Amino acid sequence: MISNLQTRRLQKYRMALLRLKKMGLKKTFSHSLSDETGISPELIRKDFSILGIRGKRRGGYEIEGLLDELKKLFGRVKEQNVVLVGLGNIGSALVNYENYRQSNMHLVAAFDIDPSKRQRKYPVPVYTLDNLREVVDAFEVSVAILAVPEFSAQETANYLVENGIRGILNFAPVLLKLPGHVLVNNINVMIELERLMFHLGIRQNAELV
Amino acid sequence: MISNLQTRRLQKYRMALLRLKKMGLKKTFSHSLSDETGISPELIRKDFSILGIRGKRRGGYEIEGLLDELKKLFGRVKEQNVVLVGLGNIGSALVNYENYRQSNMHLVAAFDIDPSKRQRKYPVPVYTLDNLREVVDAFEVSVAILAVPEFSAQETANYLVENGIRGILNFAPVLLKLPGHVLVNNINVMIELERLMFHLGIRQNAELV
DNA sequence: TTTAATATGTGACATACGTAACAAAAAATG
DNA sequence: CATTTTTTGTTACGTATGTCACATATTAAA
Repeated sequence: MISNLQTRRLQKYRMALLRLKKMGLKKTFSHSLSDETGISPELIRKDFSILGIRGKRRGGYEIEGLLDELKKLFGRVKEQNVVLVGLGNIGSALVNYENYRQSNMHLVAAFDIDPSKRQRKYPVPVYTLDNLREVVDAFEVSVAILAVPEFSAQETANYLVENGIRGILNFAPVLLKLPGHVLVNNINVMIELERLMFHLGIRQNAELV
Repeated sequence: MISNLQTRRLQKYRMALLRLKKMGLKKTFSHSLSDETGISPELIRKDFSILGIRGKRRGGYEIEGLLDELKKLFGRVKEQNVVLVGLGNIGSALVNYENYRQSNMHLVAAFDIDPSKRQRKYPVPVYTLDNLREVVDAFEVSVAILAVPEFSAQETANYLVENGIRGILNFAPVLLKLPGHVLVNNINVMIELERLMFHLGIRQNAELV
């Protein structure tokens, strides 16, 4: 099995490889990828080895071949449809985000309770949550981006799950409590900033001051 | 030492505790926190134990006390100033974000190359990057949120580091290559969506189809 | 064609991490 | 006041994760 930690590393390799490819390179080495990603060359080789990806004993790895293998894991061949719920500050930013296609994803619809949001021009159709089930069924959506205010996040998340959503990318700054089969990935700016400061050693707390 | 994984757990505890507190509870148990966070009760007790936090053998833990201890680690007593670079879609959303204060952080300024951005009404002053050093020095800023387009991310990040920034919360979908002493935390919506789908088993790749 | 150089692939090892088991303390009960 | 119940605190253990060392393949050079 492929662990969460390993998955994250593989994603990092992919980003690094895309960068190297853009620079015009055709092949690379565990050593170079280590430079790019900060991951040790041995671990990189081991990761590739586990996936059955093989390089040449002196010639390194083919970038294109590596990307193909990783694409088999992450980049879906069939486009995956996702929906966005909540068109506040963050939601509006995400609806105009342009990198979906690059990852073979497609934002098919957005939802908001505020009817005025439906008037404005967005690059995807905007509905109320009443239409969720319909969209989920029609576009075979299993993942939603949740960008509603904190106070309604749990309630909305429940509703999403009731209507067939199995994965949630949660931007609301709360811990969602959902059935075990539902996967939640949290993106919380404050939490990230805090951890950044924590590891920088910025801890002017009561005792130290 | 306190590891990255443990740090993430502690942050999760804090979120859960805030929720329980809001519900009016005064004390809690490793078992209840496990319910909230999905982390095993044994590990929760161990984490607390390592931090020197002690409960009562049958009465559980005081929520307020726990939060105080965690605040000593994460919630800085002295407000920490951060800056935001890039006022595109995501940057504009983050400048209007309201949770900074809650984490004892303060967004002191935003930066953008586009002069028209400086005309619009934002809740913080907007400068060009020429003024960065000035702001960094005046407000003792060490962490920046980077929300510029992909093509200028690396260049901008370099500039930030040259001007005293030691930690970057990077929203640009690229792997930044920076000196070892600089800490980078990436937030990449596509990467998160991909991992979510990966773990959901959504892998309609060439072989399987 | 031999030798040297370089980079992979992998098995052994060390460390980190989380789980399980259980003793000790505190509260509730009879 | 003794006993039972509950929940913590900690030690021992097993698994996962990453590093180290080195044999092996490939290319370049002499």
